[in-house]
Amino acid sequence: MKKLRARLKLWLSTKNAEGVFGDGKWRLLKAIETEGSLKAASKKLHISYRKAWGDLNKAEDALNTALIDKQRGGNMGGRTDLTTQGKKWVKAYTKFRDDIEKAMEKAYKKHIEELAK
Amino acid sequence: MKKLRARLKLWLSTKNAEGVFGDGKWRLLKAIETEGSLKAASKKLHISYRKAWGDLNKAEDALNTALIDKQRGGNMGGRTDLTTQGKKWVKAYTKFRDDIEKAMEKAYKKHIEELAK
DNA sequence: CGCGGTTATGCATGCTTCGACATATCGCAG
DNA sequence: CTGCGATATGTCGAAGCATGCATAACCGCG
Repeated sequence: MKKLRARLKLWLSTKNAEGVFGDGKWRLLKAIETEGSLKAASKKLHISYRKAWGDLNKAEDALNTALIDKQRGGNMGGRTDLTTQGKKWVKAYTKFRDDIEKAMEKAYKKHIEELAK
Repeated sequence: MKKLRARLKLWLSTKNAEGVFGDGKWRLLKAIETEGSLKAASKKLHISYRKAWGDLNKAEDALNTALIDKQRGGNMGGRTDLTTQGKKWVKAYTKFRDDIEKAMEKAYKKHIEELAK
């Protein structure tokens, strides 16, 4: 038995929609924040523009909130950045995720590590 | 924005294998423990026998440990139950998962709840 | 007004996963 | 030695999801 690593995937869901918001969208929003465009963000995360775009739509639709502010055409062809609301979500989710990840590390050491000697 | 629910998926991985052990296998082992057979366990979890069997093989292979003790033929056609090692894993993983789930609830209340008003 | 670079969107193809089937094997009971 | 019921495995097809391609629409700039 070799060294194991604990991993997790988090997401939020409503009654009717499953993947409302989660790790993927969180990463995507962060990337948009630093990159300034959806295209650049998707490239950075190695996912297709097609998927990134679709995911965002789904998230905004499900949360019923504008997370990003998009504009096409113009100086550099277009741009995308986060709304105030979007930034709030990124911040909140970052803390949320951090807390859980820490708890996971601790729980791993406490319960699993010895077994996987 | 309606009431959200935080959800998570946990698993352990090694350098080469991804889904070594996780929620699915954990549930499966628990079911085997109470049901006494792989067939009954898979039915209880609403997954195909084919998948259950394949998953177990993968887990034992990756962990390089016998988790279950299987026997075919015989009185009732066969049976399956957990090895000592398997029981240990179930117990440990249960605690592991509980800890994290609690942390998740707490973190949700702390960071997300207000946003998803 | 045409160019460039981005957002916007449908569609067809491909890949991965899972389930449904189809057998084969095993060992006790009668 | 035959039947029953569970384990053991390969295989083919359906479903879900992501990628890639093809096209539009948009708009500041030279």
